[in-house]
Amino acid sequence: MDKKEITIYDIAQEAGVSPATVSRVLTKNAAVSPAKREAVEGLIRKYKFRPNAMARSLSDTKTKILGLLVADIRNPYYAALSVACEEAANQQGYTVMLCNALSDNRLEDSNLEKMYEQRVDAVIQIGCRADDLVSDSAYAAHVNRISRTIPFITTGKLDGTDCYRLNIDDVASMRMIFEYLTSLGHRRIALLGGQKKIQSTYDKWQQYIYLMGKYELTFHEAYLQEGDYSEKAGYRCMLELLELKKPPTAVIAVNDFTAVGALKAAAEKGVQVPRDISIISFDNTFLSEISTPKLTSVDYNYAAFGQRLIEIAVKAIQNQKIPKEQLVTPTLVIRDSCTQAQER
Amino acid sequence: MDKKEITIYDIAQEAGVSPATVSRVLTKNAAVSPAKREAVEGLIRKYKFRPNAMARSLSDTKTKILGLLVADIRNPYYAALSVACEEAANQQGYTVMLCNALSDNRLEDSNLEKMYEQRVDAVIQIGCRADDLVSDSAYAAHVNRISRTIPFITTGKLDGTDCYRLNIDDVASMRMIFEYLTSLGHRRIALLGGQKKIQSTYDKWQQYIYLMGKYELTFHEAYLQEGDYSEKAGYRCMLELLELKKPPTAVIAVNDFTAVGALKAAAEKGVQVPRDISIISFDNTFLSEISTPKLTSVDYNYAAFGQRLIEIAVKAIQNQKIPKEQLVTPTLVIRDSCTQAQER
DNA sequence: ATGAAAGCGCTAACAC
DNA sequence: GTGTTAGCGCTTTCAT
Repeated sequence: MDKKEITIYDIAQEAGVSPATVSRVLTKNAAVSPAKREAVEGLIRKYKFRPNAMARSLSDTKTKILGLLVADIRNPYYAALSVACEEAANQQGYTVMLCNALSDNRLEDSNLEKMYEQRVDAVIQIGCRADDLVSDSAYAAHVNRISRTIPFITTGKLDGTDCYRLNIDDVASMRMIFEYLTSLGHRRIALLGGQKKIQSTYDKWQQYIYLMGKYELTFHEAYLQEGDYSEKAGYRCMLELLELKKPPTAVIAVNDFTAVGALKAAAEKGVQVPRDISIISFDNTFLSEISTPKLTSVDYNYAAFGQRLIEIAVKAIQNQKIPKEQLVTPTLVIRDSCTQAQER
Repeated sequence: MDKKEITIYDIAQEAGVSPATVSRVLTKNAAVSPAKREAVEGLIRKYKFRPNAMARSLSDTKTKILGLLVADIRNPYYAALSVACEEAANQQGYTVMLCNALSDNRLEDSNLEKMYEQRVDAVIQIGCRADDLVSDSAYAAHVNRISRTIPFITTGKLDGTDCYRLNIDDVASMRMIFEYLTSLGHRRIALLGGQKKIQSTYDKWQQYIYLMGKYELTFHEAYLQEGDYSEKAGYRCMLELLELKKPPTAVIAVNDFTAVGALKAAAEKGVQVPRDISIISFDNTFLSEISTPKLTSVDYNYAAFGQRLIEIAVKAIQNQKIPKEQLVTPTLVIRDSCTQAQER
């Protein structure tokens, strides 16, 4: 717990070279004669020397750290995407600094400050206030202040700001779902959970209504059950749906949590899924896989999603020209929660 | 995306004071006359100046960063504990640097290196190789090399190393479970999932066997179903148990995932939980809350657990004297998955 | 209370 | 190729 840190000066001295030479073998940015290189490398191994990242960053003004601000890592969706980002970042030689917003605006702000103090090379924001349909202007200002200095990437909306956006194509998801459900003969389709004030949910609602029309299905106000994103909300909304005189034959849950809640409500009411009612969800987290029955769910290919996020960040850091807005195309993973519509 | 960074020199100049004075108002480590302090603070606000954390760390050799190495943040147990740590760390003025080991030893090692390069003030390790019953000696050496310089805290075993341990009291958990189950009249109790090579599981097994004796229950080899920690394993092991001529009336699942798998197996076999068989689990993650039925589970009070971890780290950093080994006492959260044993 | 100056450990011109 | 030197932005003696 003491033992002073070894530096490039120590290495240089013992190797009989200058600190610059040691630095050169460390960064590989310049040629060094094989003899000296080996001498230095030997000592590095001998002392298990690791350069001080602080000093390095201070000197070259690049930290090789990417700030990752997520809503709540305890949510499997964010966890999946975060890990994907961490892996992709590692591959590109970057480290991730992960912070949770936890629905606390002050925390979110202070974490943003922290990232800035840490001089991260870019910040990637997933979830949090960036998802709001109407962006808080004070927040937008905060983001803009940061995005003037470093690239800012979001999976949300954040309008009024100058940042890169990589959004899930919710419209395409909904289209896919309708194609699938109608192909199974469903005509009474409900949409469960989510809040209109969240951009992605808003888009889903719009598209849901549009598609109901397009497929000539009769739109029922009661089939649109607003809730939040929790299992509890899914449970509650599903009960409402089941109590309707004409309950839907298929329900689209806004995420896996609400789908699990819906499953619980159905089980309690003696309604079998998928025999009596089909359920389909968004996100395809591990919950889809472990629920009973397993959920048919919209997947975003987290590995690729994370990679693209990191790729945008890295290119932006390098000042490469990249589009400000991009989409990730979802995919439908078919499991056991949907089946042919039954006449009832 | 350009705009040069503002520094304490800029602030000092405009305020007509020396950089040292600006530093003093920043750190609050020394007295500054009210007039100058206000002038400086005004400019800090005006420019929204944030000191460069790299420079600061370089200078005072404290980064105020805690390295958090976890097995896999996608696992709700680790997610819960990590968030608790992050919150506690924030409260103490520390930032957390979170890395996943992902069951990849090379990744784990390189993440440890990364933390060292980043000169974190301490590393806290949760899960990963630290959990192994018999610690890998090369790994122990690696840890020791680090723990000579900075405090190392683990929730695992890691013997042969000099680090602080905060372990869950698995023996107490098991005792609690037995008290509860036997009070419900259960005498045929199985233990499902987990691998003996993992310390905490090994301890659970030992205690299980001991308690079977103590309560004068007949120990059945087949009631000890080794598996891993996945839902799949829980499912498979539960099927085995249900096929026994004398199946258990209660099963203790090693964690929530295996319990969920067991639930699924039971449902499939038409065995009702808890009417026909009781299930109890460890970890009390959100899965216990959303499963059907809700699981009775052993809880660790994540908030307090995380706080203690951080507290140990912080005290160790300050060279305060603290015990090398401590325990966290679990608690039983009773929900709907256990009931009175039925004669069958 | 305040300023000057040294130094934290490294990188990157700049000479040779 | 290699060494010398000047920072990177901050904190902290040490004087005053």
